[in-house]
Amino acid sequence: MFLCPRVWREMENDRHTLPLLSPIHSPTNPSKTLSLSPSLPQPSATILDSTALSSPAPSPSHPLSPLRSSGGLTPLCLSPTTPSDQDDLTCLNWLHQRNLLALQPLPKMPTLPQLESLNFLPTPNLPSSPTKPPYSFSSLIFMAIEDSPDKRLPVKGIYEWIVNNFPYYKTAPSGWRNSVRHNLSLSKSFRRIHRDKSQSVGKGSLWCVCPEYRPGLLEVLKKTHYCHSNNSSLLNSRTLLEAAAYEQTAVGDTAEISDLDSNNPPLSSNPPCSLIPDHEELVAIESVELTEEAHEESEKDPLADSGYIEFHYYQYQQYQYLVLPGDTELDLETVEILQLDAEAQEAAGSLLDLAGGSH
DNA sequence: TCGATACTAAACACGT
DNA sequence: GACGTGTTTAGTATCG
Repeated sequence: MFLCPRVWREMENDRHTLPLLSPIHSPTNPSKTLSLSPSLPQPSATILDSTALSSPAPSPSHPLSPLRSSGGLTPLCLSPTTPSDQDDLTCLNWLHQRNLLALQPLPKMPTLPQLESLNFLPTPNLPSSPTKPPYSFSSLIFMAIEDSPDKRLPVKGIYEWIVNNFPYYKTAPSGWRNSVRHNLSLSKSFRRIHRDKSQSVGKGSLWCVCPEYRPGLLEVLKKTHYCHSNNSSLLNSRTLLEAAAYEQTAVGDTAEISDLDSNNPPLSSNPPCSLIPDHEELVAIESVELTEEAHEESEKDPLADSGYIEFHYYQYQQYQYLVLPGDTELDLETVEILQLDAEAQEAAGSLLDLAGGSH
């Protein structure tokens, strides 16, 4: 079972110099359960730029680093936010922070590893030369696009992302680029977006992930990760979870996204889709409806059958809240691990460890 | 064995 | 014309 954050906030501040979220209190009553109100600041996510990812790895004794997990490390990052980091819930920095890209079990997972070192962290057991990642090109493209701020990338951007994150492709024969283009064209999971001519720079179009295919892509990613990692705790990675969260949100907009722009007729067999709505917009909509539709949503939750526990995370002023299923909202200092299964307890424990809370 | 899926290579068209 | 991009086809490999 995975702990699945519907809304997970990411902070661009240096996590390693944080006061570790402590103290974290409810604005009113630390132990009081609250209901998420639309009047409260709504959760949002952050796009971490590369500088944010260059923070040094925390020491093993750092509360943000060693995560309580029997199966391995499950770094879940909680840290204060700044207004500027409330940009994007869908950022896949989880891929890096949770080391999804690195399939080998990591002795100590840096919270914010540098992109280029992610795939080949200097672990003694690894060969010096990069090995081909087990991910399919579809997965690579998916991750690349999801990791982009606007959730759309030109082909060149996809190339760059892959090269930056999988050094294997730095030295690999260039045929893989053909495979990327082949996948983009052939796969229904990806849609071409017309570039605005007025701001068109460079060749080609932008590519995005079709939300209706996002669950499938995510599932493939999960399976790949499952098959290639003997450290199941890595699957607690916020990256996957966040993608799942975004998936839930985005799926609801399938119809809208499927509506082709009448001004931009389809191209060939792979028509460009209209742009994905800003995720903040989606989040806002979702959040407003959260309270009313909590139960209903859980019923139609595409992840409901997948063993996920959905939780929401948001920040109000200096306080950070974890909203558990059923709108039971707890602040991170007083939250207790409930009767969850072992893995969920691990994840929740990791969360609390990261939050610096005690339980 | 068979089908599905993915990878690779190649060719071609088109735009910059 | 070179190069990048996008599409299509074909062959091969892997896996369940």
